[in-house]
Amino acid sequence: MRHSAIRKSFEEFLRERDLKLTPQRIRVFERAFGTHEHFSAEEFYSWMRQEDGPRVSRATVYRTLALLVEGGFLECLDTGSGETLFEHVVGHRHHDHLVCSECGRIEEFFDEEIEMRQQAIAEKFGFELETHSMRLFGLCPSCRREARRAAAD
Amino acid sequence: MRHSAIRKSFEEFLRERDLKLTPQRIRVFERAFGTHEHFSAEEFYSWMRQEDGPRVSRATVYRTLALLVEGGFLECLDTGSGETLFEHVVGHRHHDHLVCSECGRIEEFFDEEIEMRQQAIAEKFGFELETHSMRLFGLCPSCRREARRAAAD
DNA sequence: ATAAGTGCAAAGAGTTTGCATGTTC
DNA sequence: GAACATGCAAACTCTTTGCACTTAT
Repeated sequence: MRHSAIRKSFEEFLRERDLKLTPQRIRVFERAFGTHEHFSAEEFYSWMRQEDGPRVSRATVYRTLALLVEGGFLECLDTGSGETLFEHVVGHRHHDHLVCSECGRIEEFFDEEIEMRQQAIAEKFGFELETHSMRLFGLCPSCRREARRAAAD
Repeated sequence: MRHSAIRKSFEEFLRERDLKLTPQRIRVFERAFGTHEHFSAEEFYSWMRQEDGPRVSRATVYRTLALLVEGGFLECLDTGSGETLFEHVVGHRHHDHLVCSECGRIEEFFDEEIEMRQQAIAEKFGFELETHSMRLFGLCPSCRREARRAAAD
């Protein structure tokens, strides 16, 4: 989906729910879709303070990010570090994450076979599968090298 | 592994690290292995207050649960609700979780094929896989029935 | 004796909320 | 102008920490 189409569907989403299109919501939306990074709410708020544009308070950042998740524009990705990370999902294919347990680096991957087995498992238990979260934790290539170097001393 | 053997390995673990076997640690250990439930630290602390035994403070609950995780006796399972859940893992085969997004009910499963693909994916990215967390979210059988009933009205 | 453990209360993250004020539709 | 949104600061939840005191080894 192109950016303009996503933006349209965001405006549509607001209209459907009788929510208003405010400068703050526009800015949060645009910024969230203007990055390919994963970000935390606090990080996002710091971008709001540093960059130009309509002032957006911390409360509005939290409220708007939650709204975007509800609307299915963003997804939460929780790395186990206490803070929730967000990433945009509309216009992107579903994927899961590899997280470096040392430096936090994140890689994305998708595996058709795993997706199918997940569906089969949910069915076996009588669950209606909605979403899933899969994170693989381990040492990324550079942290492995680092670890080997340290071990050699 | 039998309970007594796990208890022995816990005592061994403490000895190795020059940690002391205190009444608090014994009580936390026994209680954690005396349940098959998943529990949060706060929940666990409330058990400590309600049930009989040596007094254990909130700080000690947090410290000791973390210690048990380090020792590989417990594992964290983070359901995305903000609080960390624990479950004992020694004497239990590795498994992943199906979580009901409505009532929070948790089912455990294990899939050899998925485990193998995870390993393969990590290798493809040059990661040294340490652990993973996979949670499937959806409606459990009884919440599905509930939802259907509500929709029928 | 000594190193480690405990409880307490205070501090810290990250996140949510009540309320008065401001804005969109 | 009515309903909704925002900013602010205070509140909240979960978790961690500094410190004086206690205990296992």
